[in-house]
Amino acid sequence: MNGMATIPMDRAHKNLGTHYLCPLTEKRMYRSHSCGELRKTHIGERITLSGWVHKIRDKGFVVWVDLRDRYGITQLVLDEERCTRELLEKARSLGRETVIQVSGEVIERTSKNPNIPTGTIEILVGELIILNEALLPPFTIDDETDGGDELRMKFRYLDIRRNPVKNNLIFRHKVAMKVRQYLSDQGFIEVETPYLIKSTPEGARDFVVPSRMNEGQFYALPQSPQTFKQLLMVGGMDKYFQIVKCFRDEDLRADRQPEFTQIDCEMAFVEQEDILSTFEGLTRYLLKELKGVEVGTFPRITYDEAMQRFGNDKPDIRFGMEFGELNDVAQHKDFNVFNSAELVVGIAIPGAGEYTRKQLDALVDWVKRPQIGAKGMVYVKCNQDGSYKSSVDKFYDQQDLGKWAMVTGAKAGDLICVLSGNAHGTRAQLSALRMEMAEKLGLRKPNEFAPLWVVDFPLLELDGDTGHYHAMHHPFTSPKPGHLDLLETNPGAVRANAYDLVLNGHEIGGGSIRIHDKEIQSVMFKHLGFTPEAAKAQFGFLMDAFQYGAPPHGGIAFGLDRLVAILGGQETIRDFIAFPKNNSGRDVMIDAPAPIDDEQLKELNLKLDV
RNA sequence: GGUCUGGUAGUUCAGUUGGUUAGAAUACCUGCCUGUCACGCAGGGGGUCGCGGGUUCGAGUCCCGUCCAGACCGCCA
Repeated sequence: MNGMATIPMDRAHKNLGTHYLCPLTEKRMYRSHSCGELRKTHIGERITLSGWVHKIRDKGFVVWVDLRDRYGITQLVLDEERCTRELLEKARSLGRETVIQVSGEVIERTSKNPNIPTGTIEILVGELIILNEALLPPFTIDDETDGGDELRMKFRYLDIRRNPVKNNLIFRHKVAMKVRQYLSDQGFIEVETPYLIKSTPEGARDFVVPSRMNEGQFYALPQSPQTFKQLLMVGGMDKYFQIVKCFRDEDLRADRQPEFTQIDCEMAFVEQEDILSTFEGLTRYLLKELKGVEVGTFPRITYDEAMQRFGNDKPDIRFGMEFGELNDVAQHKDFNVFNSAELVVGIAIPGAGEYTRKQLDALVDWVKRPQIGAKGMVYVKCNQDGSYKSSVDKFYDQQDLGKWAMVTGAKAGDLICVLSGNAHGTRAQLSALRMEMAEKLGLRKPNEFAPLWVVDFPLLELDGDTGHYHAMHHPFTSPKPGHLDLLETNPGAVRANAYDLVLNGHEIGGGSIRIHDKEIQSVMFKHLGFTPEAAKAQFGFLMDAFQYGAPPHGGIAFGLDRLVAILGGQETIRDFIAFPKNNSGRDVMIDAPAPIDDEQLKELNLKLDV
């Protein structure tokens, strides 16, 4: 339903010149129905509609106007026989996107249009009021618009009139409603946390906001409400959630915006298992309610396993092409490239065994692009007769290649692609190839959903530039039981009570069981390179709070924009955000960011050095 | 910070080894049209080829710089 009260028109229409008054309130009434709701059953009724002129078809003796609002399109009809000359001329001269109000009678169409819900009726117009003229829009307001992305963003308010964007925003609303409903039913309380907080050096760059009242000092916008939700746990708020904006001053991508929305959740007196089952329940509920898809228990794999099988900590498991490690079956011959490599690993690409030399060369070039960075690629064609033809036949015989096929699971007609080098980089390269080929082969079906949990993430990550460890998730993540001692001896091997929820190759949620012990938190800060003084300055409030009875707790945060986009079957989140930023973080519609005037700078005690 | 792709009519695009007056579709305007719904038909207007410089007899086309947009790498605890 459209949420508007429907008023019987015989009572509703009290024509006072060019205005209609509602019989109940005596106030002006713009419309009795929406443009999407009139059907055969309404034939004979006098109604009033308001909306935008979508299109005019002027046939001379008769003029049709498609009137559009958010609910649909209704055809208006005016002709020489049934309308005055003035009215017909007025309709004829309407420009696209003019806002009008019409009243008239619902009549049955002589020729019906089965393509739209209102296609059996039309409105014989008795009166037409122009509510507001409109400039000619720079692109057509159609599902398949002629407007490019840049124009659409500049005139986003027009873009939102189009069905694809409008429906995405409505879908987003539904997802948010279902999330609130589910979590509220489970006893979660939505609590708002502040946007003006304190900058922290860890993690992403902060957006900072100068404080006028506190000279020389700055707020930061939250990268996430992390510390506040933990304080809510200390505050006894047991089960918390919030659909909340977060801010990160980092470069953008198709699925990354500087301001984005999280479904932020935290629970007290829980272990990892409780969190996983609660939010697996939420995800399953969303898939069922919004997509009509039933998914079973989510698979769980460890981070190490994900890296080994897919070369990626957010694997798309809608298709196979799992990694086969070939060190044992490829490092016994004179092929030095493989012999000197830390890892030799391959995948079997289904049906690509028929590739021509040209296609194969293109594939090799693709992995050698700077963005992928492979030095080269070895391939093996698995012929239908069971024989193999490879780019390294000089070094390997049919028996060797047969073993490769076994390890990678290649069948006749497949193409085995093999990369080698250091383990980490090679896995990343092969993972990129796996995703590219799946995309090309149409294996990433937008209406298929394959969620999984990736668990046991490393606690720390080595920074290649500085040689220092930093928290992979965040500094409040607890190490796995028994792993605390490893912090001293082998920090890279420490695993955390941290988990990601992955859907179709995208991380849609991530969280951890937190540290609730002040001492352990101190140890963590020490290993992350904080002096006790720095830790106190940055997170003293949290450490202090932990001394007043912090319950064991943990949580998770979902990326709402991404979740909505993936459920909607798309990879780019921009069209699920009403007013997104462009590639360079600009809002091209309002033209932000922008300079501020000297007066404002002075008030903030800021001087620009440019 | 880097790699790649693009910028030509209101819009989406084409434009050959550098060569006459830069085209198409769509949108827009005018007229015609007895049931359209991607209406149809006829006619018309509409261009700083992103910007600056260079090469050349001659540049939308080649070169250099720059701005803008998009995808990706780095980055995103």
